[in-house]
Amino acid sequence: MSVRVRFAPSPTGFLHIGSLRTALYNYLFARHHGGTCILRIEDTDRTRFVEGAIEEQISSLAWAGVTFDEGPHVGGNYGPYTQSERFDLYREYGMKLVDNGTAYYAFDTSEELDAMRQRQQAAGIAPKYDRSAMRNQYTLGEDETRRLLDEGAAHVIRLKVPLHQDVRFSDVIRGEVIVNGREIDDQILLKSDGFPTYHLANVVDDHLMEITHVIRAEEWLPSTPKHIILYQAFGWEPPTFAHVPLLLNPDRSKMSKRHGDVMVRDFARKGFFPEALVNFVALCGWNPGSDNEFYSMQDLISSFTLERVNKAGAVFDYQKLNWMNGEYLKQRDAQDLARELHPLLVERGYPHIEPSYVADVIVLVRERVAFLSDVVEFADYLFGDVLPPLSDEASALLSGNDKISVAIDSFRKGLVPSVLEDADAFKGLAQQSAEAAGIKMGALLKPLRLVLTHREVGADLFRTVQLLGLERCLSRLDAFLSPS
RNA sequence: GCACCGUUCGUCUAGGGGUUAGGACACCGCUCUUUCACAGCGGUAACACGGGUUCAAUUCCCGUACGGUGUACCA
Repeated sequence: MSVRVRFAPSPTGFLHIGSLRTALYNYLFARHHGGTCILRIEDTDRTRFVEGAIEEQISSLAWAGVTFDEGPHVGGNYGPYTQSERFDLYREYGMKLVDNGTAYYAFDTSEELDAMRQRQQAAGIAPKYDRSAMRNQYTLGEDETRRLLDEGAAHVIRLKVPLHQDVRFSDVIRGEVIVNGREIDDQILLKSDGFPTYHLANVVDDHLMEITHVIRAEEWLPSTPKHIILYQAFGWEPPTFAHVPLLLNPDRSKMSKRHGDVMVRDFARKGFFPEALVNFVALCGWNPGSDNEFYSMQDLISSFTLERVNKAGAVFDYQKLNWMNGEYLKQRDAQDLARELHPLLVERGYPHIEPSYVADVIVLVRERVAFLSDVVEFADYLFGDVLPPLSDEASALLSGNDKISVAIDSFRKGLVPSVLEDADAFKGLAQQSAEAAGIKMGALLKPLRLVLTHREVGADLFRTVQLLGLERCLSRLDAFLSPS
């Protein structure tokens, strides 16, 4: 039987980085096995629906390289893939359970339920629907239930959990899990508004869509026994479960904002390469057992297995992600990067942005930064002609010693095209100019860098001068030597 | 509270009955260097605790501690 997996987000907001990883694992598993990866939208909670969320999540996923074979945006033979469009189906299946005695009607108001929980809490027992004391099909009797239903009384349908039976299932990542039936709540399956809860919709859809492996976050582990009971109630074979560990904040709680970005689009906006983010996130909780840290999507697909997913949650290390992004910045093709950077340079209004020139600049400075956009900040003096004002310390350094002006003047006079051709010639000129002014070469280079770039740190000075070209160098030197 | 899940350097992890417990990020030092960085070299740093089983346990088992998740007419 061929593998079919699904990623099933709720359209309640932007795509979370943890969701990206869950989606990625589903995707990798499907591709690894030549199976099918499905996107299903779980929008059964109308109150939390956010306009545009579905589109945003799909595009974030696509940005990261996670695509689907079936889904609301691409179609497929198991649709519709949006639960709100499958409304009637859930009621139909819910009623089958009522008919076969594995689910029942309940009429309690939320106030009554709150009161029940308060009583239980006060008595020190676990909050759980009290089937024998609340207002439901069993306590009210068939006639009264019928009457209330005919009257149109608000009601829900609850799962009748077998009380004296252990529920067990085998999780690919966690092994055998056994839960006593008396611990499991009589979960609501159909809400009073007629919509299904996650539990019902999820099980029905996974079955109808012939999902073979449910790969989802660990937070679902505690409710999996309910799902197992549902499969049993329907007489269906449950899929294989794999609960992946959570992504964590530095304090080890479930990853959330407050500690940093958590939305995929935030990472995209910050300038992370999708390849770097995917690489990094894949390795949070999974490892193929090698020391290699770098994996393309293809590499991940060929080496991914659920068995090698870790059990423990992983703290999300932003610092290491930055490092990884920098590594991708160094490896990427400079021409491509120049193309990617182009819009930003245009936006800034820089004059020197000819693609092959930009590529040269990128090659020169990318060792020193982690983001492509940092190149703009780091090398603004290579793209623009208007330099930011010198710092006070820099001005003091340049004006504090006449010898520096003498040396720079000497350097300017010696700056001819051939010097730009040859690193040794450049060095020789600097040496000569320094000696002429009676200072060491090292004492000249820093002022020279300041005059040419208005920066104290930067890339190799010869290469910088070379990229600047004779004309720009001369005009910057002149601006220093004879300020207008 | 109850249920479930988890626990190897600060972090991500490899490993697995007998190892100098390996790698990466971060951090520190050295080298290179006109600066910063890169690179290279080196360093600090971990098997939560207690019992078993065993000739031998970080590795298997059981407890404990700690942490996380869940406990909704949310997913």
